[in-house]
Amino acid sequence: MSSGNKFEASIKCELRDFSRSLPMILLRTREIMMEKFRPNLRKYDLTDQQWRVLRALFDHGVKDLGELADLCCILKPSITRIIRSMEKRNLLAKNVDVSDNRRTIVSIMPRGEDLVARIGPNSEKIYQEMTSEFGESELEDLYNKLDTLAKKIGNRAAS
Amino acid sequence: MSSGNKFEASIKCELRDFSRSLPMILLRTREIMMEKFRPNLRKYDLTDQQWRVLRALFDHGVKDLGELADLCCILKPSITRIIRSMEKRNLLAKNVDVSDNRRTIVSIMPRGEDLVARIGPNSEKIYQEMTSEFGESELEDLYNKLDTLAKKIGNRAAS
DNA sequence: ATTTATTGCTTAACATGTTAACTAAATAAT
DNA sequence: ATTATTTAGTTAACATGTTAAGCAATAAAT
Repeated sequence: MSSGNKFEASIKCELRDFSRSLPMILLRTREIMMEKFRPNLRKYDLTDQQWRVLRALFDHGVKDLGELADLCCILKPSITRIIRSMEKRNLLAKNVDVSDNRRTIVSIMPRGEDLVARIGPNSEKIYQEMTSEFGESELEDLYNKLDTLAKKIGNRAAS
Repeated sequence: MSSGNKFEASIKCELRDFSRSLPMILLRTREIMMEKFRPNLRKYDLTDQQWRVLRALFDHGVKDLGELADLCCILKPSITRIIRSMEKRNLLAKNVDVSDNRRTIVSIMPRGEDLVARIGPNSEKIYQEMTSEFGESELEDLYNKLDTLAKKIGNRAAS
């Protein structure tokens, strides 16, 4: 195992324990939360990402592919595939933007709205349980701090 | 677009705006942070996950596959593939546990330690920049709250 | 001891993440 | 107007996420 040489030791003590880093706890926390929501999604054959797309369309109405990708934190090549498969299931519809033929406009279809109506209330219930467990104001506070952090970091030039 | 029927409206107002949900902000924040670290990893042909594995081995010494998966938040089928490819690059080594032949024990190799030595200090620098931007105590606070949340939610029965 | 779980890991199949290269449409520059 | 650049989206190739099924070694039950 570690040979215990001086070099390695000096590196080691300079590095923060990776499992205590913020990116790691963000990942862990999200995973633990999503574990609670997933059964509800899988019952209707939806992946996490497909659910995000449905919710985004439901909340924000018609969107083009790029906006959808940004809103849902999904890269464009993935959005392409996801939208294609959801279109086949008649959950949503694709149309070219008449004022800019490069753009693809996506809108939710009745079958998609149906899924939101079936899944949404249950997801909301689970969210409420978490809220009452952790405290409404604590969750608000957490959300706001993360939002602030994301904005501060996001607005800086890449290092 | 939305047909504006009563049913849809009633569902809509019961659902929290998905982009303000905690799972979403956790994802966004993590992505924004990782954007800063990735160039440093890609320079040495490491994915996020491969870096996590290296760091885990470097911090915690020898581990079996299951522990590694848990530590790194990676599912076992993925760990299998990741370890296999990293073994081919001589970043780590696999051995069967003599006291339990089901277990596979993984240890970091000199080439792997080398990568940690090259990448680690730069990553730490980036992390420090974020810390000084956002505040050390704020980050601590954030970490602790997320940790508490994860533990509270994680210890409850699945809903 | 033999059978019966259980555990640790792998494989397979498909969805998504990630990067680079590519196409077509729209803009900008000349 | 023509060319050059930029933008929106796609494709390809490979890595990882995710679920279910499978296998071999161990532990538990009888």
